[in-house]
Amino acid sequence: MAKAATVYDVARHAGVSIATVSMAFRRPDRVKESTRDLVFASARALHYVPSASARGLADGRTGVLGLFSFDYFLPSAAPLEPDESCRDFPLYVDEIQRGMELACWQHDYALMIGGPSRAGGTDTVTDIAGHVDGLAVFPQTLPPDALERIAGRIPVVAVSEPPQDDRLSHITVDNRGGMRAVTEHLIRDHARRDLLFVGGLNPAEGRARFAGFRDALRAAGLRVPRKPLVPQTRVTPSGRAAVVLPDDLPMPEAFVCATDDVALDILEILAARGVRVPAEVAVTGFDGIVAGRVARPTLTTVRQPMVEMGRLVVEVLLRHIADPARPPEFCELPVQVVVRESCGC
Amino acid sequence: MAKAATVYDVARHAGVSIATVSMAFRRPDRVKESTRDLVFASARALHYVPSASARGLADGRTGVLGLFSFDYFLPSAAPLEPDESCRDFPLYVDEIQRGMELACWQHDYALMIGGPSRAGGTDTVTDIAGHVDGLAVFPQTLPPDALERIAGRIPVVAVSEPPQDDRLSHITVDNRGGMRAVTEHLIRDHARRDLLFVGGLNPAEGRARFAGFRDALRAAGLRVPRKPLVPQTRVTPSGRAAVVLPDDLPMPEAFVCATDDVALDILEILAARGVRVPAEVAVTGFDGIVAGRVARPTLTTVRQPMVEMGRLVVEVLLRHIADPARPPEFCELPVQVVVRESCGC
DNA sequence: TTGAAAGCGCTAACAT
DNA sequence: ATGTTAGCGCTTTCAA
Repeated sequence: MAKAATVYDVARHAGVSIATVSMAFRRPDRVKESTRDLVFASARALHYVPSASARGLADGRTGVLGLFSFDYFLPSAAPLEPDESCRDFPLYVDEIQRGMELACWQHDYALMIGGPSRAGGTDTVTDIAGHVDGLAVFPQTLPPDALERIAGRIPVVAVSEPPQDDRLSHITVDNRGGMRAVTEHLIRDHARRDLLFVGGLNPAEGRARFAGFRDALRAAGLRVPRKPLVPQTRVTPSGRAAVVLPDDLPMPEAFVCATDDVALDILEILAARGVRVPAEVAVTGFDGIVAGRVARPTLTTVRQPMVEMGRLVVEVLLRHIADPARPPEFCELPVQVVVRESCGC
Repeated sequence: MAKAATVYDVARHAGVSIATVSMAFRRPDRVKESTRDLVFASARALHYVPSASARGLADGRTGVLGLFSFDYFLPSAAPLEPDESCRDFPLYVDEIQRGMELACWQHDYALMIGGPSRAGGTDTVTDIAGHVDGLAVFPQTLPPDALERIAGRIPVVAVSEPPQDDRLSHITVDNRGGMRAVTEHLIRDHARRDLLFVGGLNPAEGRARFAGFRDALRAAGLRVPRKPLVPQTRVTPSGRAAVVLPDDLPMPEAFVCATDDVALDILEILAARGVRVPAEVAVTGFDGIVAGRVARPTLTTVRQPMVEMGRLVVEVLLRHIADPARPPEFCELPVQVVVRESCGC
């Protein structure tokens, strides 16, 4: 590979100054046509590819947005078997990512995706931040102070985390209302009264969902539990953390799960134990990932508008790039109960 | 947003030189511990995030790999309806992308994804090229001369295109052998003799697959067609190009499709016409995308190791980054016939 | 162990 | 319409 050509090479080859070369690319209309053609010809002849680093340095913007993602699988996990279903369907993060991709392209931005690398999250996210004009993160995965720091330099939006008193913009959905809605569906339309909420409270989303669950029980005059069932997990051969249920767990009339992932695991456990869903027990999820549509029985859930969220993330970022003084934004998007088989419908 | 802190700010705040700041980050072991702590403290205090542009300019590498992707949907397409299945399952490009993501993270690289933006492909791909240390492309979507140019600056690998006499590395699969194998399965195990190959020859992959189809027919002593059926397409409401079949098409005993996409469309058409698969006619695909597992009947196909390909892409790129003089590589990965319902099994 | 200084390739005033 | 030139923020010899 020959050493890469630079503006200087192109300028010399075309017999013009570097400013003209730069101008020819950036503002073609301000260069005489003949000169422009000359420049382009030289550029082509020399295989000139402008350095985005230099350009970014010079004009302070990169034209790239970033997403710090993560993976549900442990790094050392065995490769997936053919037809193994674990990671085949797009997950929550994948769909958000997809929305961002589409929106980025539409606005002539590129998307840079980073994830937990060997070095560890904090370094990596900082590294990505250095590359981009705006960054989206799933904050649960990162130390808040690192985010604050980055937010001091470029706009940052936190996905799926309720607004905090930080400098980040936040985009979430109506977790509480959505969970209340499915729960009420179970109570009202399926006459289930003994409901068990399964899932941790750790991401703030979990808390909101549990709150919605309690709202529904309270409104129905049912006993309101103080705590959810926080299930243990085991690591599957392919590296995923799967839910396990105590053997002696008394069967409720419905498992109301904090996420589709949990619900899907529970569906599997129940199938293995020969418990019929929804005949003996109903199961609901939350998120609306694709796998729930394919599960048997199909999973009743609350759908987040994930692709829309991804698009919105990009729009918020672009607004803040255009006007850095703009204060952080907080958006809460509506969700939608998706009634399928597992609730008894 | 306060103006971003730079090395200079950190240096001043810590009372050291910018060289020391830089060193503290890049080679911590070569800086006295007390100094280093001082620098880090200042950096944190000032919300310092190193500029990747400046770093990239200075040391000639960015730590980013690029992928120029594309989308099957037309830009102006209506938003997908809830539960509309078109783009819900990961497609070929998505799975390759996923493999690249994982491999990038593993090697402490970030992945930059670009796609056709309003500006048009060539500009965009050049732009991305300027940002990264190595680039992967689906070449069908891009003018070859743009790729040649880029390949003069950074390593480029073309995915799913047979080796050419260019400066690109190429990663493909055994399209011909794979197609021959499914076709033989149809002939040998299902006694189908009147087979119709559906799909264009345009990407070189299509040609190889058609060749494999012909191989199988020839070996079986059947009549070998000169041309495939190149179906017309229509644009669906959501913007996808879907195959259409002539109303008067005589039914073969099997549709051997060049891709899963085509096969899935045909499955749908046949269902609409009340033709039973596989009882009346068999259908096979090629690629092994997830949607084929979920279709009814489930789709017999030839699986490409897509995630593996993505990983391999990254490895090839890194090899060439490490040694720019290295000549282009050509890899052909094996494929695997995945027998499901649509062939009659 | 640390500092001074010379770039890296490009953009955008400003000058011509 | 085009050229001159001063940075942009960082890395990296080379000196001290």
